[in-house]
Amino acid sequence: MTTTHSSSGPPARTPRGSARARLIAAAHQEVRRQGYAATTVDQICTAAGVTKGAFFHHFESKEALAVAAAEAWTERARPMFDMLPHTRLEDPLDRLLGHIDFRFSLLHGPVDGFTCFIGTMVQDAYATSEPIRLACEASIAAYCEALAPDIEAAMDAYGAPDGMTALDLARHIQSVLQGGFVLAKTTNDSAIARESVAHLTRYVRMIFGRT
Amino acid sequence: MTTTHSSSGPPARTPRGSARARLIAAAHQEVRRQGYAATTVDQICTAAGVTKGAFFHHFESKEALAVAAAEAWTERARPMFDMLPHTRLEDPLDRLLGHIDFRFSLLHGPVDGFTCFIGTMVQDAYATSEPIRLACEASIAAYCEALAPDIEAAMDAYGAPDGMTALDLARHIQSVLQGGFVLAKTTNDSAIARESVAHLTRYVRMIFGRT
DNA sequence: ATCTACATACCGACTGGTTGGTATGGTGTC
DNA sequence: GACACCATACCAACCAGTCGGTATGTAGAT
Repeated sequence: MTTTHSSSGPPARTPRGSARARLIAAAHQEVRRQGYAATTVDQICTAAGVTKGAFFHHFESKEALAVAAAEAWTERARPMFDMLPHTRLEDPLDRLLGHIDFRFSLLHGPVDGFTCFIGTMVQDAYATSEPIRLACEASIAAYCEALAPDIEAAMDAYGAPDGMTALDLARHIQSVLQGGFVLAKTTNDSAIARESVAHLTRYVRMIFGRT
Repeated sequence: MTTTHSSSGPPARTPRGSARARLIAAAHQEVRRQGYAATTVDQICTAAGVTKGAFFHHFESKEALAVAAAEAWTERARPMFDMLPHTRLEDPLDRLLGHIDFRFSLLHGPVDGFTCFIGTMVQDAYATSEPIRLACEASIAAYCEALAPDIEAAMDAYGAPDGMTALDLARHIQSVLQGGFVLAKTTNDSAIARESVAHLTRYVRMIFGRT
């Protein structure tokens, strides 16, 4: 309710000009819960509190919204790499472990609350929509590239197994997270994802010789 | 047209009594490519070479087929644990590493060829169908429980970090595989999944002190 | 062996509801 | 009053599921 209403004002009019952002946020929410194909345009509109007219004014198609939402998701993740306290630590390995700890700390509460929009969407869209797949690929790549510098620095400082690269390990971290999301969906519980990330933490510590 | 045809007989009639199995196999194929929601009953029927009449003769609903297909998938995986050469090895750690190597060896060729029916389906059905979610949970649990005895034996023989359990590690292995499938879908390439499993192999070796 | 009675397996046109997308009209802002 | 922004009404395509019917097998009585 943004406007004054004495009794239960019906439609709770949304501020003009915010429809695009609201639609993207609604897409994140709905797609994370149901996947891309199962989410209808009407559902997204209802969740966003706008009508179809607004939807197709801002986006050419459902697919176009998906691509825009993927880009927005990447932007949403950016603060993880420069705004959080652990990013100020001196030691690159501390920064890396701090990042994983942070991801671990997110794995609580209902499953819809921590799963990945990109990972969910790519599962049922990669074969049917190349634009969506490419947007998802770009988003994952951006995450891994943001993680790589600290890994690289840790490798320089502490050494690393032969044949391992920074991007390699970054992708493995992402892989464990995505796998944890999938398993959490099977049990409808976050514990199984935390377990897996705990193994990941142990692995990273062992690689760099930190007990 | 069930009768004899001289030139290119069109529909290639399927043997009577095989419809149920064909439908399940078709569901595995189609759902792995597109997810559950995006796959239509007609698509499954076409892929199976039967009609809708046959579909609803054997299954009460699309959801019922999904549950049956999940159970069939579990059965399909069973030979992995008792028919393969590495399962005859003496050392439990060798059996475990052999299993992971085997999973690694499957990660080649087109993405649809190696991804997991269960992991794909649970992503867009866990919130909308409790029966499907439960069937997926059971399938994953069965896999982990089949893997656990060798891990347990390896822990007894070689020791293991405090607080780690066999089921724990089994679930982590499954998690890395599922995560690899997701990442492979973003790049539409199997390499990224192999990378991640290579990290997993290194982790398991490090845990049990085998260099 | 043949006939009757019934069960199982399958076919494909049809239906009521849903979907992504469109056409058109209204409303606030510069 | 022009233009971006959004609402409402609508449509053709598509969807899961239904239904009347056919084809094939089979068990028992004669």
